[in-house]
This record gives sequence, C-alpha cells and structure tokens, in this order.
Amino acid sequence: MSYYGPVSDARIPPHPDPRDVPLQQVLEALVDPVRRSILTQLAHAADDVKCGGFDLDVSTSTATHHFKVLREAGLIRQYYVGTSRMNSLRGDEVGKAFPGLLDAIVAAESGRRGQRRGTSSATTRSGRSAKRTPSVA
Amino acid sequence: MSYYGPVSDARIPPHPDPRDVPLQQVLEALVDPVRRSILTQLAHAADDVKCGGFDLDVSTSTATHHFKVLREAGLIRQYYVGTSRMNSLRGDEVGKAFPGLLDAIVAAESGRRGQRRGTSSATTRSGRSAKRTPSVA
DNA sequence: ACCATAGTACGACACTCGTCATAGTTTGAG
DNA sequence: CTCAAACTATGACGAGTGTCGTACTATGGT
Repeated sequence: MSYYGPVSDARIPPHPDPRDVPLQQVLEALVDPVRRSILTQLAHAADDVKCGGFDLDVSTSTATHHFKVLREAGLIRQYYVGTSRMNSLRGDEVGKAFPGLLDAIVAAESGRRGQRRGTSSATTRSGRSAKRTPSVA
Repeated sequence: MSYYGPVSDARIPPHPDPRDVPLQQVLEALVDPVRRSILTQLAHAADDVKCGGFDLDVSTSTATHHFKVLREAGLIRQYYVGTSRMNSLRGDEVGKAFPGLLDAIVAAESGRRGQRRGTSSATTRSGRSAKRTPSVA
C-alpha cells in the first residue's frame, strides 16, 4: 500500500477506503465552498500542504472541522510531520471509486471554460450561514 | 435554440442557461437524494417524464419543491402537456457548462463499479431532516 | 356548467450544519 | 522543565432547508 509519512501515528484517525464511502457523503463534503477551496488548493499544489498552509477565510477550529469532513469522506489523507498535520489529495483512489467526479469539480472550480459572463469565481452563494464579521465585539 | 414542447406557456417559469448557474447552486441541487433520484430516473427513461410519473418517497408538494430547485439549477427543462408538467434532462447543456459532472453523478448513482461491499444503493444517509412517520397524529 | 386531475404556493416546524470562542493536547525547541 | 506552535475537541448559536398539510389555480372531460 505504501504510506507517505509515518506508517502509524496514534494521533491520526482512520482513513476510509473511498469505495466504502457513500456517494451521499462525498457530495455533502463537496457542497461546502470552504472544503472545495481546500481541495482545489490541494489539487494545484506541487506538494502536500499543512493545515495552516491553506488560504481560508474561517477560524482555525472551523478549518479543523472541514478537514475532518474531507478525511472521513475519503477525499484527503492526513499524516503528521512534527506538530504539523499534512494533507494530500486522494485523487487516484477517489477517481476509482467515483470516476470523473472529483476531476469535474476541480475543473469547474478553477476554470469554467463553459462559462459565459463573470469569471469572478465568487462561489460564495449561500454557504448555509454567513455570520461573517459579527459586528465587532 | 429549438424548444421542445409549446414554445411559450405562461405557466412555465424561465429556465436559466446552465452556464450562468454557479457551481455552488448546481452542487446544492445535486446533494439531495430525492433530487438525484429524479435525475437518474430521468437519465434512464426513454422519454420525458411527467412530475407524477416519478417514484419518489415524498409528498406532492415536496416533490414540486425539488423540481423547482432542479429547474432553477439548469438541470432539467419543464413544459406543459395538458395538465401534466413534463420533465427532461438538460444533459447536453449541463455537460457543456460542467463537463463530466452530471455524468459522474448519474454513473455513481446507478452502478458504482468501483464499489466493494454493498451495492444496496441505500443512499439515504442523512438527508437533512427525516420527519418520516411523525408518530401518527 | 361541474368536477376530477395535476401541480403550485404558502406557512409552519424540526433538524442539520457551518461558525466561532475557549479549553485541552502533543510535539519541538531553548 | 518550560514555553511556544499547531491543531483538535466541545458547546453554543443562528441560519438554511427538507418536510408536510392545506389552500388555490388551471386544463380537460362529461
């Protein structure tokens, strides 16, 4: 199977096989803009990226939550390097379980050749709850 | 552009061009199991299907809501024939706006070649709110 | 005309989920 | 040993949405 980082780390929760993850769960993971941002950044990165290395507009704890959702959906693999948690896209494995799905998402996210009007990439449509900038405090 | 049914019907709300629909909105439409069921049934049907012709486990009013979401996401086209509202999959147009996306979903929904264990197709994972069988009344 | 058929619209309700703040844990360096 | 860095876990809160029932509208047939 060949792992990347340390073969076994007590801090690392188990990673499911993407083929065992229901489509429903994968789509629920993909529907959040922040999580899709993580995936596309990962897809475009040359190397694996540590949790703190992403450009995300949410707090650290929220980011942790999103990483967990992605990991449990079988979309990313995580392993520790020192105190940093590294993330890698499980592109190949996901591709075998859901052919074309992840590619289509990533391509649509960063490209939109079919698009007509704005290429603004302002994907922040609803996002469930905004709560952005809670009027100071 | 060649329409299918009656060229103009006051009862029919406007259909957006799939290329103008944000990816976010499309994914929000695709994440619901009932809506995906509509799409796959439509993908496998030989002809267009009327709203009442689908096998769905929700009430009529709820189904109406789902059809609306799909239409506004540019995924289906609706037109009246008598009192029946017909539905057709906008496969080609969606394919141009989001290459491979719809195909991947439909394929994963009805097939799962990559799958290992259960082919149970019990896609009903969370579904947001169940409320099924409200303990009588 | 009258009524059945086929859907839509509206309002209410419950439940899920994204968000943050705070506290806790583990590793690595000094 | 102590402290900083990097995350994770928990609890609370608010917003969005899937669900239903009921009321309403519009064809089509008798």
